[in-house]
Amino acid sequence: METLVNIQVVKSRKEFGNTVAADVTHRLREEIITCRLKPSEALKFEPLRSSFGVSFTTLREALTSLVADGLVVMEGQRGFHVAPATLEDLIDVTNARVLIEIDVLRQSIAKGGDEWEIAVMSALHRLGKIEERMSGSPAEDPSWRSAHKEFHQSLVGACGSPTLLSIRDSLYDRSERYRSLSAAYRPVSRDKTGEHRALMLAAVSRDSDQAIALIEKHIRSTTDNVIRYAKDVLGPVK
Amino acid sequence: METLVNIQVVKSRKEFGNTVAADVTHRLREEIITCRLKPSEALKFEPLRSSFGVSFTTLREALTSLVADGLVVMEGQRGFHVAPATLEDLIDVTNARVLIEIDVLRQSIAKGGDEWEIAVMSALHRLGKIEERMSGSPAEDPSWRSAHKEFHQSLVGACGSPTLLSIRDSLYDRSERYRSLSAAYRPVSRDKTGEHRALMLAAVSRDSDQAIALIEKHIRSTTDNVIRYAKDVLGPVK
DNA sequence: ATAATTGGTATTTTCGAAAAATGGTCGCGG
DNA sequence: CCGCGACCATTTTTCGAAAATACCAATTAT
Repeated sequence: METLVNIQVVKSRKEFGNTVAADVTHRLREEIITCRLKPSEALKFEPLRSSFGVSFTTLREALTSLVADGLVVMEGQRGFHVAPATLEDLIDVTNARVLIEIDVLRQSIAKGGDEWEIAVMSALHRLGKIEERMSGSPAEDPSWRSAHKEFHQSLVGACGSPTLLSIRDSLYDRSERYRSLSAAYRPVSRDKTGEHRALMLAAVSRDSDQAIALIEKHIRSTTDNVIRYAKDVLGPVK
Repeated sequence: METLVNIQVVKSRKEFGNTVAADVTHRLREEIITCRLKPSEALKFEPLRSSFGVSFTTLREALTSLVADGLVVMEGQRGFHVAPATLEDLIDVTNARVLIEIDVLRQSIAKGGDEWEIAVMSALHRLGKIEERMSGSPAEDPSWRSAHKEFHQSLVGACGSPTLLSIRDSLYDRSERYRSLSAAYRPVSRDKTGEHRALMLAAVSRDSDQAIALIEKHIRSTTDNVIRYAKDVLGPVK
């Protein structure tokens, strides 16, 4: 009595109940994090508008959110730019990340239950699977990046602080952009797999001190690596 | 030869080079922090639009920034609401604030130079002046609030981390809203003046440990006070 | 009586054009 | 030759109308 060819497919990207502004925000964020939109690049309206297929206003709303995220800067009435990538900013973000991450990790280990342990182990497992069937450099592969992000998220997911978690997310994205920046110049990644396994083990065995030491080392060594290989593309504060 | 009645006054609120969206953002933030826009209240477009004298789009841009600040929440296509004020959120924000504030204060004390010491002392002095010529409850007076904010900002101003400072600012505002919430019910404030003086002294004498202990106590006791007097107006997470 | 459907109204969301502002260029005067 | 100022083109910012969506109430079917 009705159309069988069903509905389900119509809204391809605009998930139910979400605005297109929010969607554009996500897509723009991805472009910036992966450095397809380069640091300090001017974000002109007309090109972006037509490339995303939205209006000025909607685009502007998306850009405004990203300003708050620290991925975009707005200057007076002279438009928007991708946030500059500078050595000082990378160091600043890294230090902030270490501070927050240590706190949420400690709390997550203290408060996490069985489901949390399982989530951490599953996330690591998924990450491992992806790494197995992958040859090239991982930082550029979207599914690796997604699994990597989710592993780290799972570690701190039980901390119980929505505020700190949202700050953590934002800082993670800002770091990720620097990783992308160095990806082109960097040789295939060193042994992160072992570090992830060690982190998981420390976490599920509730060894806070060990986990904290590992996460700090993990974060800082990543930054050191980025600095080593991307030093010359890190511009001055522009 | 020209009009003498001068120019200077024309753009009363839109400071040179700023957009009206940014201006509306600030004004809305103020309305929310002072609870003239109440927690969980629906932010309807038409009333706000006409009251601020701007268009839908501009208003929307302002609301979007405030979402990132945690003062406004957006739900699907059902518009914007002032962020609910809940006990859990207040506790969460307080803990996050303590974590960040301790770190930036420690660094500020370590790195601050002569100008920093002077800035801290001046800020305290200005705050004192305002408190002198003031009888009633301070939390409602805009100039006290501004001077108080600037004193605390001056303390951490030399920390050298723009990232942490901007997070700190946002958390400060979120706390401030809870203070406003309790202001109506709370008796005239207890002795903050002494606490501020002690903080200043610990800071300029470079006694990190003491300063940190004081700031944590300062923040937590403020929160305890808010909870005591505003417990019944703190809604469930809606 | 309750649940589901339909239609109408209120609100939000998106659009593209009008207005404001910026940056650069060309001509004029020192 | 160089600096200054006014015009023009480009780009951003703002607006109000149009489209999409949710909300509410009444009506019908189970």
